[in-house]
Amino acid sequence: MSQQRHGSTPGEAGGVPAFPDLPEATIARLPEYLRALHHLAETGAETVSSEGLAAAAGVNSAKLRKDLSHLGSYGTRGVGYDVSLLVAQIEYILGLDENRAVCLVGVGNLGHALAGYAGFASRGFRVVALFDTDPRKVGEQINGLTVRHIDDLERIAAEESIAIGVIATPPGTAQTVADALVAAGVTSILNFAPGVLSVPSNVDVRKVDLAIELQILSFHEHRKASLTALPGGRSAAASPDKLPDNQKAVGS
Amino acid sequence: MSQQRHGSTPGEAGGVPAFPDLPEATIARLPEYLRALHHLAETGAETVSSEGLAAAAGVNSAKLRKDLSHLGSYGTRGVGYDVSLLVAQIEYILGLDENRAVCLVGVGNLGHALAGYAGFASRGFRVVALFDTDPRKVGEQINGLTVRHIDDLERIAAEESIAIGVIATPPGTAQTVADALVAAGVTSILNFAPGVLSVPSNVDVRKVDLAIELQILSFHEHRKASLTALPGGRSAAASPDKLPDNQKAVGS
DNA sequence: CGCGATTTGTGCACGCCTTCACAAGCGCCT
DNA sequence: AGGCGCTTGTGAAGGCGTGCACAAATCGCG
Repeated sequence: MSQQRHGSTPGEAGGVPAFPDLPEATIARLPEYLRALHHLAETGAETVSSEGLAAAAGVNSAKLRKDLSHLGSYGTRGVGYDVSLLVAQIEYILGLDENRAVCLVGVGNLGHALAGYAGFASRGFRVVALFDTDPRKVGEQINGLTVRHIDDLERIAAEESIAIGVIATPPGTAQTVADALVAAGVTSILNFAPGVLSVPSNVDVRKVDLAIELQILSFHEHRKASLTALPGGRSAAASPDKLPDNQKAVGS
Repeated sequence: MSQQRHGSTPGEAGGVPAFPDLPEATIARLPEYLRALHHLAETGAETVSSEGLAAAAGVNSAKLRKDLSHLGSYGTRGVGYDVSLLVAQIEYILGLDENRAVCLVGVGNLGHALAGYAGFASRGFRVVALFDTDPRKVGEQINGLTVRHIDDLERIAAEESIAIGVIATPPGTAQTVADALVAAGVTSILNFAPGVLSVPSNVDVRKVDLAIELQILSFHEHRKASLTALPGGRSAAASPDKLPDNQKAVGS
């Protein structure tokens, strides 16, 4: 190891490193940097400049430098960043060196696909348990795992030290499942079911709603269409007929 | 006052709305409001207060009011918002009244699930075409649709007026597919493949990376673990009440 | 008809994030 | 050894988004 001293080096001896409190925006980008770095490492690059890494990650180079500066000084002026060192540092910060155990609840259409998603295993996670309530699905084998009944969640979560749960159930049962996960000691939830979950404040929830993503794109389609329809003038087609008649026209 | 100024185009003469340019953050929340409103409509509510709708959507009520004020004045002071009117207005803004056609490229593990995802159809989108390059998958029937070869993309996209494409291929082929989509006239892309896509500036891309979501959760697990290990850190004080915490949604 | 209760719409201040611009530091070449 | 070019790390400024607090507006009721 090098004799370099950094505040939160993985190998820091003598107690817990002071955990840097990074801006949320930075945290959300670290995984993207990590993926780009892995790609660079495969191509044999040993160092990379902020400009190069920023391009690979699709961000501004100044932003990247500021993000990385929050982790500490891991670059060399005039040279760039050491790829493997930076990989190790980011993986440490993200806690990926622990190969975290994940459980998945809801083995329906989407859950089935997630259970077999290779991207999880290759990026630091082990899907160790599948749950469902449907008796016809319990017992099914998926990707080497047996689907269990959700009543076994608490026991298995404790056995396997599961801290992260993924919800892929229909919307109606998502809250019930979330409560069960929390009761089983899960403190991070990734929710694919539409709707808002209520959880204790010490539990983190991230939501992925596929339809919402499409709706946001749809908005931009609508916007683009209304712009190209008549540049500079009033749009020909776009007229919100849904409005009540007394509000339709502006009475000026 | 029957003649009320229509808020969506303040100061604009002629009565036709130039497209209101909403803050991105607002746009990202509109779909959540819409979902909550649909839920309210099913329960028979005709009006809803900003407080009530905000709770259902998991946001601050002041934020909700400000968001809606960007669309215009669709509430009544002392009463609240008319549910069906607000639904119509948000659907119009998001362009959902056009029941947009969507195509999906990559019928692998994840793509297969997306093709059958009921949430798309029920929220304003029609999946009208599936594509893949694998000859063994071409011709397969999924959910009433036949998987076509990607060479047919350009023709079918034109026939069906497809403006939105979903990429669910392995990372290596995502850029090629994106290029093909752009060439076929698609101007909005939802990308499930890890990595950065480069597209012309008139094309919108949204990315959903499932592993990144887990990695962000992993960071918070790591942080929480290091806090509880520290003596001085605020212990995870049992806060039994479930607050409608701000649930971080994926997105930019 | 007027008053009080209720709820919207918004001005304002604050904090986070982004971006620019540049000084400081490092290696290489002469 | 010294200078030169390259790259990082960061101070400062500007923009965006959030949340508070309150005036304006509307309804119901006596």
